[in-house]
Amino acid sequence: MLRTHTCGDLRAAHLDQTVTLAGWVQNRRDHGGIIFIDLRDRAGITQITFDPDICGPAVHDLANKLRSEWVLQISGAVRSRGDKTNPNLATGAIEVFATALTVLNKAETPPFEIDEHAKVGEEVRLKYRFLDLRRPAMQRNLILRHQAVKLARDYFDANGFIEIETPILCKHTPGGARNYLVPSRVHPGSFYALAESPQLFKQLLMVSGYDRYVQIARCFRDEDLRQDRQPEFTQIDLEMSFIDMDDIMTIGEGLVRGLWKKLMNHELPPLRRMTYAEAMASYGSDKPDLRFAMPIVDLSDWAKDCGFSVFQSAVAATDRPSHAGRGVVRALNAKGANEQLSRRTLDQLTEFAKGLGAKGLAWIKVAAGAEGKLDWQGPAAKNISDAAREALRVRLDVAAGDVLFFGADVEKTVCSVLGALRVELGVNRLGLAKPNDWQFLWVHSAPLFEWSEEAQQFVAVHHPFTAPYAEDIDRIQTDRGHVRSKSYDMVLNGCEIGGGSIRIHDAETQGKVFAALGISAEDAQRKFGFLLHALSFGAPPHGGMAFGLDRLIMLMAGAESIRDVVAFPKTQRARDEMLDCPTPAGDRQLKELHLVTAAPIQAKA
RNA sequence: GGCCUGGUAGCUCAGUUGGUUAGAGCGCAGCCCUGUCACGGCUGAGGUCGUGGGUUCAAGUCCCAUCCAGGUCGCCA
Repeated sequence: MLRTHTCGDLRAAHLDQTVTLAGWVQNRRDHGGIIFIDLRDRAGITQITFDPDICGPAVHDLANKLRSEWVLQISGAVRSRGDKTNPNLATGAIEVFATALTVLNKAETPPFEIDEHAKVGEEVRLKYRFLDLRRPAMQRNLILRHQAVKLARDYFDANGFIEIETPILCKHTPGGARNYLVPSRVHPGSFYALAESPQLFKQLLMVSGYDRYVQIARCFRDEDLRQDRQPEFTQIDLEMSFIDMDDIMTIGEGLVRGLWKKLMNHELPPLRRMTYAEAMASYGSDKPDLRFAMPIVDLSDWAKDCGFSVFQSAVAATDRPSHAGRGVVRALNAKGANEQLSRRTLDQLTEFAKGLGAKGLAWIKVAAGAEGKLDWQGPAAKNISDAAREALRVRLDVAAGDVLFFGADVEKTVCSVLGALRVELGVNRLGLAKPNDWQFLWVHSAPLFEWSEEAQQFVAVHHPFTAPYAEDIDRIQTDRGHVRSKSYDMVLNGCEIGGGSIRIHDAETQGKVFAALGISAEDAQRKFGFLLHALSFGAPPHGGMAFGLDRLIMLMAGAESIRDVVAFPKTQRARDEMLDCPTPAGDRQLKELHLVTAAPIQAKA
């Protein structure tokens, strides 16, 4: 060992001991005679003092040459700092008076400073990720991630789960995310797909009788990146047999309760449960942010006679095909937001709504008027009759200072516009979401199918192996849009952090669902034959879920992006800035893989 | 693929209506300084204004194209 202690260990209890530390030069303060070095390792920072009277001229001369990020080994005695204690350091009560100094390695001047204060752009951080990861904030995030994974493994082990690895090289499955493909050398013209999730394997493991499976599983999806999406990401993936929805939810809930208790020092109440229908109606979203109220209220019946033709015509239209959704008028009340929402801001919000597919955004600013009456302001306000205003006042709990927003369109559009507006207002404009407020809930029983305008047919909301409610099975033939699925998503502060379903375990139901999705028996055999085959050999009732580990850690760490909780993430165009990857393959590699590329080879700059 | 924001010194940024030699803070280098802790003082070096084209007497600034980073919509069963 090159050290006796870490840079975070030493306290007053170690006074007068001779110790050896190793680490990086965080900072150097040279007073001409006495020199201070802050020595850093991942455990913390310790002040090293080079006093020429104690360390001697040779060591002092060397200390004079030290620079940021050099790697040192120092030995010396632990001394009290007396009244010079630094309250900002865990080791602030002591310092080490060096008597020996070894430079283990020199360092180039880093492109950015390795400390908490330095603001650095992501492009540079990613290029020098190995330096970025030296920063305490990143080290905290990765250590938190380690602790969470460790707790998860312990939790599932204690609950009888078995961790089983499944293939990453597997078969392309139609539908769902675009797969990364890997060409086969030994099978010319054929490709593996990188697993987008272990979904089918874990169902097969249930057929095999493993009963309770868990895996910290790497998944791959070739889709465009986001703040919370990387091309490779990690799921805490689980599956159970002989259970129903409630059992999975109990297990999933236990995991986050344990994580929050042990790592966030926060006791979670039992998770609230809400049906998908309720979430969409009241919050316009399948992942409502419950850190603030601002519910969406349906005013479709009110709109018929309100006097405002835009609203009246929105609910009057009856000639639409049923799957397009009915016309509705809904509203939300930004209580007391009048002062904060200027005319300019309202214009921005209107643009925001249009960007989400709204034709416009009707709003009403409510101010205190004469004689204790309310003064209704805004383009929509003047057309609304007095009686309708009074009804609005009651139904939206309107008081002076409120701002009302209306959506009038087909239900789907109104939900997505008002749902997004609600979050924009609550989180970004009005600051109603407080830090360290953890609003978990389950959103369950989503529809099994939804109409796809693009495909002009019903498609699976979740995936085609999701089980319908038994009492809804007949509707697969008669009322496809209203078949409820045994599905559940765990939502935290408006972010979907996990989800799953009970699976279909009998071939007959599976056949009905495939048929409803327009998948013929032959297609089903070709694409999922292995699964159907397995289901015919005594598949137990089963179901499961998966947590998005990266998102979970991002929220726990208070990070802005999952890139801050992934050691080596990719950029928005799925590049690795540090490796300069991907790169063109060589002719020899391509030949071995029986490939020719159609893309022009980019000349490297 | 669409829309939005950004790209100026190693880093973070400013740069007016297009006008003389493009600035600041931090970092870096040298010198000074024996109790600092994001030490302090003095001096100094450091620029293909992302790239290519255009307009103009004159472009960091205006126009077009393009690349990169980020956000967002589509997409992510």
